[in-house]
Amino acid sequence: MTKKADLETLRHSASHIMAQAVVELFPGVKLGIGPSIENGFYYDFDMPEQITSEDLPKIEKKMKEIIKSNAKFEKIEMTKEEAAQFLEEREEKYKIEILHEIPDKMVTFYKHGDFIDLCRGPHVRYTKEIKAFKLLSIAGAYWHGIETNPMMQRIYGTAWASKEDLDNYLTSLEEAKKRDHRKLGKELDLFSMHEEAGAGFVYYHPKGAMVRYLIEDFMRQENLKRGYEMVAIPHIAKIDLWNTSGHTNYYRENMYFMQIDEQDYVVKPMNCPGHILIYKRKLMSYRDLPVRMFEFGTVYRYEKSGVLHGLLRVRGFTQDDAHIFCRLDQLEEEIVSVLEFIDFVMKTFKFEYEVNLSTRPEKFAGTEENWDKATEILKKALKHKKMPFEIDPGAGVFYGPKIDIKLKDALGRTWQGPTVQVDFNLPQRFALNYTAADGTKQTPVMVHRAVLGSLERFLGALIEHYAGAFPLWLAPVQAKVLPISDRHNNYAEKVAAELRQAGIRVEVDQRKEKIGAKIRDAQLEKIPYMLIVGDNEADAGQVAVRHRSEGDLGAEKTAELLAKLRRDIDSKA
RNA sequence: GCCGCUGUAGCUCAACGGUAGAGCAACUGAUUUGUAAUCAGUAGGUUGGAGGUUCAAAUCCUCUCGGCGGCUCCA
Repeated sequence: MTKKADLETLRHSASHIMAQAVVELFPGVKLGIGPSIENGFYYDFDMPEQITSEDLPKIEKKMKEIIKSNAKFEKIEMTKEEAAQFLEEREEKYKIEILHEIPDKMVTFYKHGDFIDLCRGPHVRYTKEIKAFKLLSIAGAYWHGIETNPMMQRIYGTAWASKEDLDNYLTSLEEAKKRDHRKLGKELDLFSMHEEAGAGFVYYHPKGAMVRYLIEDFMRQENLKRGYEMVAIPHIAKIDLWNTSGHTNYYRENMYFMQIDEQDYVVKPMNCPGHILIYKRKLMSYRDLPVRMFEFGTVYRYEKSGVLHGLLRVRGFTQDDAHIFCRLDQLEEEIVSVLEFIDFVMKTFKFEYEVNLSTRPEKFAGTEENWDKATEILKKALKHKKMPFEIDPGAGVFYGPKIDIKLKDALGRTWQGPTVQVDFNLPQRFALNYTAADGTKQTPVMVHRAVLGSLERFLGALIEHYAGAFPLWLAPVQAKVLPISDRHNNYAEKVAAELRQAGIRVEVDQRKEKIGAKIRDAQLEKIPYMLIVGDNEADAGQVAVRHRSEGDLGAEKTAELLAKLRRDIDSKA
């Protein structure tokens, strides 16, 4: 028996029971859809009155009554005509719409107690089998997810096979809440957003900026090691550039426009056209390829106000962006080495990941033939790297297919991360070329790739992944020296200076507080090492080492500690 | 953008038509302290902004700017 399918059945049945409860409590409700989803279920209702979270306990109570009544789930078959008539009588207009979309002649309804709903099933046999559920939230949702359709009221719930599973899930929700990067970002003084400066724009505080700098520095080194060259480009360019690239056609709704000297300019939403101009500065030979350009490129994209979310969805962000210009015969190898790079970086940050291959969308540039060719090469590269992947049909960008990688964090949640995109289109639009061995002009292929994606989003994911307790190499403050009393301040400064000299990021807590308070505050700041110094340490030239998670580690010479820190930092443990 | 909720001191929250309050943080003083909060005092707010209703608005209404949960979209 497959446990997953059982849970889906259970959750779907729970959604039916919720629908019954809602119908009974709120007359005049029209039913939308009520599927099971990851970890739970929802049901969409079109109803005359607005429900609030205060109604949830009432609905839950009604559901419990229904469950207790232990009604049997019965399957009822009807022809489409019978079903249509049945639904017409009940004026279930959304259900009628669904009915019309079903190709089969016969359709099924499921009935329990007085409640009957058009449904494919399957369901549990009796309502009593729903042993552990909880309603979680209410939200608006367009019918069929289309903006011009009516807004339904959606109720989300969760259901599990046992009370224990439910409690575990609720606990993990709590844990996720504690790790929320917006909360930790404030508590750890990493970044902020400002109403007066605009939504979706991030201000990095010294500590947040330090983490970002450390990530950038690491990535800079790794890119250089792999044959990328650094470039830098302006943030605005005349609209002509974006007409040539096609962005004014395909990406218009995400772009910011401005005027300078009566000329139209665009704030860059992508870095590729800039890198292309650099490619075009001189004649390229086949011997020059591949050309790999890398930069931390800041881009600005208009996003609907309702979708902005902490660091994960913003209007201005910086990508660790690179463009590889190569010959077609070099493409697969380049993709393979990018995949290798990605794997290395993800391991460094201790992320697991999943791979998706996104194919041609409806709105696309270039020829179908080129799209197919590119998609094949991506597939081959993935197979070569033995990376399991799933195909996401129609999810490619307008200029080419892409490999998207989803990170899995410490709680098993997924985050959009690295992306690799093949592009036959831009090289043509910009008439890029190189001189082949036979002297003819050939068009290069372009690969867009970002390993971290956006630094903002990646930092958000990292904060939640580590719950704010950055590993030593990324910690904005790696050690804090805590003098027992203020007569130890001098020695504390001496220790700090010695560590700082060796490149350790260290602070001294000279406040007139008891050692317990200093430790508590350092713990809350999630600083990896607390170095306590009093008479004993000052006399012996030592520090009493306390680690944020391992506790008291005893006293040792500053030089010994330093060597240990160095080792951990270098290995990025 | 749309639906719902929400915005009070640096932070976390209270006051729910009748003169805006607490804890923490900050500042001052005392304490000189050994592994997660020493004590006392001081200062701090045109209640996000603009209009309106009312004798009276943090509280009710309208608009606006943010935030939160979704829809949709994406790095």
